[in-house]
Amino acid sequence: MNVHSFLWYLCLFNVILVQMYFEHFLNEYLFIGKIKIIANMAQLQKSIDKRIALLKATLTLVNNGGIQGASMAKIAKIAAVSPATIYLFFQSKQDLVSQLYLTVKSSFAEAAFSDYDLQESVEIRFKKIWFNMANYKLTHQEEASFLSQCDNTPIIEEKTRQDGLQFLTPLFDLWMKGKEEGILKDISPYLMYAYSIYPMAFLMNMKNRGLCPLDEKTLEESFQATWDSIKV
Amino acid sequence: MNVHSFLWYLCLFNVILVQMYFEHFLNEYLFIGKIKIIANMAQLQKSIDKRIALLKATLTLVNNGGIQGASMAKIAKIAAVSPATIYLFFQSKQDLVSQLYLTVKSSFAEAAFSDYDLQESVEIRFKKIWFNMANYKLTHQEEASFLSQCDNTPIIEEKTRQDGLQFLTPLFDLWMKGKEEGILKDISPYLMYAYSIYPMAFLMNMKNRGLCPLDEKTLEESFQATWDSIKV
DNA sequence: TTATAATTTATGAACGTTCATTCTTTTTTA
DNA sequence: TAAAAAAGAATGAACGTTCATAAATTATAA
Repeated sequence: MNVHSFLWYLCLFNVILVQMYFEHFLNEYLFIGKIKIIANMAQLQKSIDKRIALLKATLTLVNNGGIQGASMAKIAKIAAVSPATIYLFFQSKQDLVSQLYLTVKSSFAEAAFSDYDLQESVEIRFKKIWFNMANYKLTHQEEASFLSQCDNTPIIEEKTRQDGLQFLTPLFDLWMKGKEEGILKDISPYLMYAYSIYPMAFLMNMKNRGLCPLDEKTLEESFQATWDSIKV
Repeated sequence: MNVHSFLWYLCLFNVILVQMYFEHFLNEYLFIGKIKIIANMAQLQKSIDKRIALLKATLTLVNNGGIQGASMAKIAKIAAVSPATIYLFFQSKQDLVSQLYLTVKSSFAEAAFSDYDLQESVEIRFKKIWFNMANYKLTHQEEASFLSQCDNTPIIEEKTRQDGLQFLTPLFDLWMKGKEEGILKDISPYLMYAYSIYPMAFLMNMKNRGLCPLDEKTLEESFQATWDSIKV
């Protein structure tokens, strides 16, 4: 279960909580049950907070010294818990990193497909997705760098990687539609990805090393190169 | 001093060696000196062999379990020397990896610019380089994977990375010429690299995972995408 | 040429850390 | 008071690196 699902459940619980708070003036008996619920809620919230803090700590540390640089001890310290506590939330370090991977990938995909209008043309829609992705990577540098590190580490299992790819389904669908319409080249999705999405990672890398600025002009040039490489 | 320089010196020494071998019938006194030289030569050769064995062992191990998976103990075992012996050739693990990086990058560049005809047009020359690189990565899978791992690890210092880039100078020169002639887009070399060279790494990655075959047709499509993205 | 001393080269064991993970105890909650 | 949650200390393994010593080579002496 990912962070977003958790937050959703939390919202629902909060609504119930408020309802029960007002009920409390009416029914003394129920009050006792409510107190328990409120306490449970606080517990649940604390659990959620801890889990998120652990994920966030891992993200930060991976960014600063790679995945092997993010030791369980350091993660625990930053999240202000004991190392042993991590194992109440995650089975192992691999599990922790995998869950973080899926969480971040999901939030990346969510950003990529926001304001996504199915009525628009393939080109417009693709451009929207592309710039959404670019903006996400620019504004969420830690997440972006983490994701590109995950592409090259054996700690992420093939299965997990496949699960992560699922989030990008709308993009693959769009590519198929583009091909059918004769707008996009009839080449494999791997080639499409290699030339339209993957280069971003390189440019972000260079930008983070201070070697290549990524201003608006460069971004436009980059999109142009992307489009030229995949359009018919 | 890299492996190639070493081999060059070795060749020169061998020539001297043969010359002296024939001299030995003529001059008894010199013979003693020659024996020494021959012994020294054998020593030198053994040193060179060990160094190469260590580099090769590192390459193999990095390929199998990442850079952190290539422990000094394992490297020593595969190269059939003591862990302590590694430190007679390399200052540290970082030094070992850096030297391997430069060695491999150099051999990659050598392959990239072989059969490189300065008389040809920019497009022909670029195509030559591109396919040279692709073939190198296909036939030297371990080296290619190692190089792409080096792009993302903090163990390689910025200085070393810059040194590695020097090997690709002819390509950057070609891009400049292409721009002057109005054949290539007037965009930064980083963009050029991101769209013409970097995608190869992704495709090799997918190929090695058995996800995307890289037959001749796919290669041609890939080059077409490359060229479309950078040509005016 | 041979015996021995000096020097270089290579080694295996050991060092001090750090790692992911677990175990026992303490604290918090119900 | 019982149960659950969290903590800190401890574990064994693995890491990069070093060190005292052993082996191999070279220099020197007779």
